[in-house]
Amino acid sequence: MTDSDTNSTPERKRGSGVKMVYDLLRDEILDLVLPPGSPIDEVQLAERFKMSRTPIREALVRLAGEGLIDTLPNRSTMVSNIDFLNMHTFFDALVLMYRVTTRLAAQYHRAEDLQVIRAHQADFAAAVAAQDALAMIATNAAFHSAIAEAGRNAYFTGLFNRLLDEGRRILRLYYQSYEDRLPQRFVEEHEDIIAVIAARDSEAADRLATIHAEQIVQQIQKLFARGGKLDIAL
Amino acid sequence: MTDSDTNSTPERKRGSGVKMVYDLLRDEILDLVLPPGSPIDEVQLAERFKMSRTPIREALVRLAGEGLIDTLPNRSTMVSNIDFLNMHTFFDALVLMYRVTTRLAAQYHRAEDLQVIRAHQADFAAAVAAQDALAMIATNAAFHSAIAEAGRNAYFTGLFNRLLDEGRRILRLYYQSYEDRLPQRFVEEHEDIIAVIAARDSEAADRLATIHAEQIVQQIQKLFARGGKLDIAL
DNA sequence: TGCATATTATTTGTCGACAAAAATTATGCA
DNA sequence: TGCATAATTTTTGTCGACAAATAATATGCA
Repeated sequence: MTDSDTNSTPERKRGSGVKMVYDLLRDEILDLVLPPGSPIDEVQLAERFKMSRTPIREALVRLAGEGLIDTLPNRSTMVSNIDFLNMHTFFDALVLMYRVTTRLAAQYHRAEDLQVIRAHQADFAAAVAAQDALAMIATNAAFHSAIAEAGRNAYFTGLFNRLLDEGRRILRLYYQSYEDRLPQRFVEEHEDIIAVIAARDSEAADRLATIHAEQIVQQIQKLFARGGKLDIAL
Repeated sequence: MTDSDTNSTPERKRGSGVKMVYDLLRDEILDLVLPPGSPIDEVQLAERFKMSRTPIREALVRLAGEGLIDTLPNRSTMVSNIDFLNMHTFFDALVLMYRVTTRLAAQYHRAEDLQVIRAHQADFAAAVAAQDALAMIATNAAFHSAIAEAGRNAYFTGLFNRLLDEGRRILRLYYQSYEDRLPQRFVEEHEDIIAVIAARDSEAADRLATIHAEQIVQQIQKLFARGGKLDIAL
């Protein structure tokens, strides 16, 4: 607390403040360090990062644009809630994006994409071997995000990444420090998915992605004990 | 230029400035009043709306979040370009969202949704009858957006509305004041789509939406004279 | 005491100003 | 003249301060 010297200490590049605050708040929200409903105090953040409220507010506007925080006009702003009532809409969107992005990856991927995908798969396998649930969530998301990138459709990757973020938040609710046996099966399924992508087999990619996605959904739904799966038999 | 009186003239509610600027800029971008590549000058906007740069910048941050403008750090900001090279990714996403939202509308719509949908269809029919191409684009988008809302999946409606916005921008390039005969067919197809939604026939909804969407895509693609339709035979 | 109103305090939205970064123009030297 | 460097202008990012809006607290009256 002893602010010893009075010289101006910028110590920070010009446009980097907003990105720093945005990235950190985003991580804290997705990791549930800031659980849903947590109040966001501009002044507090400003003195925490030793900058004025202006860049803080810009970061908050961005987060609000992605739906990660809710802003009441002239009132408080807080971390957005997870909508458990409409969870099925999340699952529907997630399954469909799993399918579409994997299918497109099989169609449009390049050689270098496969290397990236395999690297993420190695990370995921390592996380499973280490029984590190938090790392599993992160590396699994990175794996599927890389597949989506290989599909080269910015509209789908955009939605998919948002869904994976939201899924990260949901999964954190349950796998705080939890060991599980199921993931070994996921590792094998990932290998199969890589194989059909490499073989450019769109139909098989769609099929495997569907099974894979619905398994994940079912695993989460077991936690919620909710029925009513929506059958988008496309 | 003669700043006659010095009394403070707020004349405007506290949080309304950003929304006003955001809405107006958004419309001007989508209507191509501000064509792709147009420079956005904060100071100019500030004096145009008689407010400081702060609310202007907040509106710009939001628009950048939606990809409608591109911001170079410490450099200029301009209206984002339309990516003609990857136009097929737009079509893929558009067709899929047409299908999914129409299917979900058949499944989850309520009685009051149909009234809204039919009202938009009436507007569309009126625009076609009046040969008003610009109104056709707007009312057609509103019609399908209403269907998406009836499907009650915020993730899909979010992406779909963004796609419809982008489509509005693309179509404006060609239908500046253009008369066309095709739309009459669209009116009939819309009626058919309403019927199968009302009948809660998901499969038929999917089928009609696919045909409808691919027709629109083909019509646009004729203008581009590009081949290579991606077959997402789901 | 209980409730309505008034006062104070906190927080948000906006402003004008300044400084850093880049673009533009001017200057010097070969 | 041609080009590199320096000075100037323009534009953006950040800051501290103020005012509106709301929340919290205090006061008055039955």
